[in-house]
Amino acid sequence: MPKSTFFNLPEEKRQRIINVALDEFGDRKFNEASLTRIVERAGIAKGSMYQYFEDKFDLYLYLMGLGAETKIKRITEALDSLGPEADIFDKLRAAARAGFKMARDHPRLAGLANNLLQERPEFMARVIAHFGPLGDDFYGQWFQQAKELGQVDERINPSTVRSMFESLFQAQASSMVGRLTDESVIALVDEWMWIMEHGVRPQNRKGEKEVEGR
Amino acid sequence: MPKSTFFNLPEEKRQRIINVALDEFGDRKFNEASLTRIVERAGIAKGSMYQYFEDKFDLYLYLMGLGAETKIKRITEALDSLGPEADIFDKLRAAARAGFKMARDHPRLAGLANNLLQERPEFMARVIAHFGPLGDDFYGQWFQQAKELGQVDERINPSTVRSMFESLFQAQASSMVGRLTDESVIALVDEWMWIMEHGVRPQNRKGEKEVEGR
DNA sequence: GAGTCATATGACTACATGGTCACATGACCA
DNA sequence: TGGTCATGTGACCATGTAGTCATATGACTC
Repeated sequence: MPKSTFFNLPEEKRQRIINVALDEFGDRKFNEASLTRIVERAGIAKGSMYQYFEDKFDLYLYLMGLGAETKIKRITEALDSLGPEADIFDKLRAAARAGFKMARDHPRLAGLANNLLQERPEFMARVIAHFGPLGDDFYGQWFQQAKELGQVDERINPSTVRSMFESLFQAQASSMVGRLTDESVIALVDEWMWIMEHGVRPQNRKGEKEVEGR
Repeated sequence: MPKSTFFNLPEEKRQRIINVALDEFGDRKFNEASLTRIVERAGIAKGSMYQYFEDKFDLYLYLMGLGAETKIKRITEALDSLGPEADIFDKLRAAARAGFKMARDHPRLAGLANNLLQERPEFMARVIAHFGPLGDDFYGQWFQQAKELGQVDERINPSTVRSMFESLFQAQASSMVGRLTDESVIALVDEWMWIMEHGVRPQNRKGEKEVEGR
């Protein structure tokens, strides 16, 4: 947690520090980001940084908290506006699109989260631990529920399909970092979603093999 | 390219250096791997390393070459043993399984490749450039071909589905690093493949929505 | 034995990092 | 005016890195 000194700072200065730090952590991994560079670019002394934050990791967690807050808000809003008749595919599409828009509007926050996914598992675990049970098994529950509603093939394991979506969302995040504002990304997401929903093999066609007694 | 000195080395010493270097690069990213640590563990002087390789990157590329060689051999073998009636899903399954077995048998080489995928895009590009057109659009061609044979739904864009498989293969690679020798991974891959083939939504069921005039 | 040549060495350089600390500043109050 | 206290400062420390180079070794030849 930042020290109280940080919150006593004049708004302008605080924002400047946050911005510069986001620039740094937004496109470098934790170990490659440099505190020295941050204080130089923010125009403050090295020592001052340590009046505001415990250490580098503390600053990092603070920024990450800002990002998580924004992203959760965006996704929650997107889901709330869906209406009760939405099935799991509508939900996933909405979540993915919200993620995309968030990345478009706050590229550095998105970059921050994206870089976290590239860190070593131990580091990731350490970061996630600081945010408590916030990262619950959201999607796993969705799929479980959807399966009971008959929206998901009964032979599919909810945790398997959840891990697939996680991989895809992660990849989607990576692909966004470069080509933001490009609407082709959202089209790509929709295509991915279509494939996840219907599969690659043509349905009800001659070419189809018989598979495990279906 | 390693200097000729390296290849003049006694077999035992050369292997020792390769092994220690693989240990280092196999579970650390390029910038986090330490040459100092390597020479210490290999029991040679720092200067000697520079008799064998141009620099750190040269050593890295050499190891990466060994990995690529092995992996390509494994996958090629797996595909050759398939028989001509195999469709694209058989091919993908075979490639994924070959990748898994390769990771099981050479965990450090697999880790090396996996770490490359975690590097920054510019770095990746630089590495790939050194291997020439070796990383051709393999899968993209498969899907194009499969589409012409009616094995892939006609509305699907080959490059889209290719990028999905790439993401999944990448995720599969990450998940393997920890839990090797665990046969559950291969089962997971098969499940993923099934979902890609048939989709998550139940086919021919009441619950199904009508989608774009199918 | 002298000379040559590939190879081996590790102290060294130059640089970067995160973090510290003795001290300076300046606003506020008695 | 003198004292107190939050805040600001940057030289400095310990540690790490990749890479260099003058020197040493030891096998081989003449």
